[in-house]
Amino acid sequence: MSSNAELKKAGLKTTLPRLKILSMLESTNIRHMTAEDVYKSLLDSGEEIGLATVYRVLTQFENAGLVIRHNFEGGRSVFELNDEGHHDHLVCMECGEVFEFYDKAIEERQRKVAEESGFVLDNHSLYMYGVCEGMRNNGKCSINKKKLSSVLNTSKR
Amino acid sequence: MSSNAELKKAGLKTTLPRLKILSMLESTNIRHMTAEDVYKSLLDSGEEIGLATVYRVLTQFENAGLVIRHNFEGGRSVFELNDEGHHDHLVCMECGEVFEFYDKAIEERQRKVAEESGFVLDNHSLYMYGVCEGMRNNGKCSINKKKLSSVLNTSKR
DNA sequence: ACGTTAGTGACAATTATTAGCAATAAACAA
DNA sequence: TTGTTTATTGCTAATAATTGTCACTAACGT
Repeated sequence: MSSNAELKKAGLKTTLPRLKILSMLESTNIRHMTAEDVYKSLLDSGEEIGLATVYRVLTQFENAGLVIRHNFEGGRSVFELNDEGHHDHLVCMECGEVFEFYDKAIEERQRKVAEESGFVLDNHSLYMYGVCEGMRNNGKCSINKKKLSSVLNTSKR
Repeated sequence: MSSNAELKKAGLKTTLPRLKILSMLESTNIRHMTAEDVYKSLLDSGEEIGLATVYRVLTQFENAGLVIRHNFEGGRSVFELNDEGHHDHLVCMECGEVFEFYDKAIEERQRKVAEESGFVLDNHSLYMYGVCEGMRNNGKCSINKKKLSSVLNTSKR
């Protein structure tokens, strides 16, 4: 489906900034980006879109279900295209790499727990933090270093 | 164990602010508080401790393992005394109430997933968001309204 | 093409949190 | 105890991320 059609389906007027942001998210190979990452990435490809607009559009996309917002450790929001089905995340605290996984048993138990507690679930997030194999073995990760800034904590706490 | 002894064990010099904060956390019936909640709670009981100190001390407590920091939806950090064992959280998005639970099966699957991915786990967080029974049935929650401000999103997004 | 209305860009404002630094209070030895 | 050393505190200013404001502009329906 074209980005244009996706916007329509999401109930959003198709404007240039929205199209640019959506198609960038769809074509990049970096799955998890902060608003600023998105902003800079667009700048790099010559698109001048205001940072405030990026924030606004990402929030609209979130409400429309086009992207998912994550709050990994460190506070700032990280966005991911909502294209595949639901999945959880393993974050490497050394290199910032994010592995995605889906575990049926976990999902089922979650549903069960919510039900038993009388909750009607809206959504949930499972984040696991650790150190990946590459970083443990030879201190280098196979993945694009660009990922680093986005996901890892920026403060030096 | 006295708060004093706990601080010692954690390798922290026993100072008045640290004692006040720790014993407040131990005696309050509000398990999840932001730094500002802690600050205000102390003010209410007549203790004048600077907000910056509260932030610093909470971070020290986190590093020492005395408290756990959570990043629920909405961005700001929420702190909880690390007295019971590990548990996960169910957050009601209407009233802000937080239910805690522990599910052995989920924990085991998590360990398994990490292992299979070559990760050495440091910690993990599972947050489930929904609407609790009370809020669904009669729009009122059994719990102290004071919890509201702490946990719920402050922005009106 | 034209007007209406929603969307955008630039920048100011807010919010949460951290940094800097002079004043103070713990710890510990004399 | 008292003095001395060094970590800690309390202000206040600074920063970082995000949102609000508002005049200008671009979509969409006619």
